[in-house]
Amino acid sequence: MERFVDYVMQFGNLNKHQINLIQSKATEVNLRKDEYFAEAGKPLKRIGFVVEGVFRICYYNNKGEDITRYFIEENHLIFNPHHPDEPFTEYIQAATDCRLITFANRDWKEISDTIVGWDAILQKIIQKGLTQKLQRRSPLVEHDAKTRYLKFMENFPTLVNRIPLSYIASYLGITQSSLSRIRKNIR
Amino acid sequence: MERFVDYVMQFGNLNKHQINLIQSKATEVNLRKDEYFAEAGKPLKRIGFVVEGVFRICYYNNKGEDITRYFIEENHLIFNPHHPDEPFTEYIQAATDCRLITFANRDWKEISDTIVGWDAILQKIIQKGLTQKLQRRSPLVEHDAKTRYLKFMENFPTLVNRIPLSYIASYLGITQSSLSRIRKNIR
DNA sequence: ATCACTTTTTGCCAAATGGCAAACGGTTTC
DNA sequence: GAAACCGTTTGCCATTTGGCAAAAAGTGAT
Repeated sequence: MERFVDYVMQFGNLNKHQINLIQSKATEVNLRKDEYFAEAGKPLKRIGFVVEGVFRICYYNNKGEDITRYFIEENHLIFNPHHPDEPFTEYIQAATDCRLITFANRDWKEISDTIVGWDAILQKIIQKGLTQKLQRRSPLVEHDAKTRYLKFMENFPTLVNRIPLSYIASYLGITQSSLSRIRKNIR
Repeated sequence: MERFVDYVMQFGNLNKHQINLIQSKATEVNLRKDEYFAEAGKPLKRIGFVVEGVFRICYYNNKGEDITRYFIEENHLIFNPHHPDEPFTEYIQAATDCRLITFANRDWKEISDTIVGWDAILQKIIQKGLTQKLQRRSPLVEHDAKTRYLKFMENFPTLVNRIPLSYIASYLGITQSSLSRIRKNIR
């Protein structure tokens, strides 16, 4: 729980009262590998902060292939910026066993309505998240498969041996077998 | 000039006084194809709003290849969010002849200090820009060359016949000759 | 119209990556 | 330990894309 408060306070200050309010609304949730935190077509039920584990955002294309679009690591927030009630178009799946701190949408809104400056904090979080995502994904376009994998290892050093190769491959836009061969050549 | 005011007012309201302030600080700038609006290593001299033309954001990799990272179309703002004085790491080059409305950094800051709500408007603009960029770039990763080009045409329908094929190719992470062959096969 | 210049297309071949299926290796279950 | 299961690696070959250079097409100036 402190982890979440620390996280938020990187982006703005909170006093004791405010921290208490947040704590009073928080619920711990545990998910096993492969369970979904959000499913395409349904609105996000809760806002979640990843304390332990890794999630992936994925979808299915028209060939039925399962494509990973992004990874969400420890100390990151899962939510649908500005559209709390709109359905997701993708799945958010636990790529490992995960522990989260979560908030019901209603409580989250109450926090936002009560804490002055909360929205500004969220703004910063959203913006930082978008920027990071862009910086990680965009360069993949211009590089070949091997370079992509090297970039992945730079960007997500803690993930390499924690999640299935197939997730990484589809994140990088290459096939499993290609990635396997690349891995072999690297070390 | 109205174009810029209209643009801003999509994101928040301005009264007459505020509009006048903005207008009093605006300067029109024209750039010829290939001229730079910003250069790597230098801070952005002015904030610019594209009235006519297309810019591209590009850089040079270690092989000396010129890579296009993004296009900036009409009715978009060119600035360095939150870091007005930091040097750019990339070039912003006119891909066609361009007409801009620009503001000196100092004046831009004055606008921001004077107009209540300006920063919130900027926030929205920044966020929308980031989101759009991400939505356009990210899907390229997972698709083959032909699909990338089709997506490019969806995302930038007005650019296809206005800018050199080589810019589009490097934006898509493929070679000029590949793109040329793809084009041939499409129609 | 001609020339110089730039951009695009094409041809040829090499290299990278994909598709598919089988083999391999590790883990869990009985 | 055997069997079933899952993820990864490998082999084989097809397809896509790249690299390079020449040809063709387009543009602008004289």
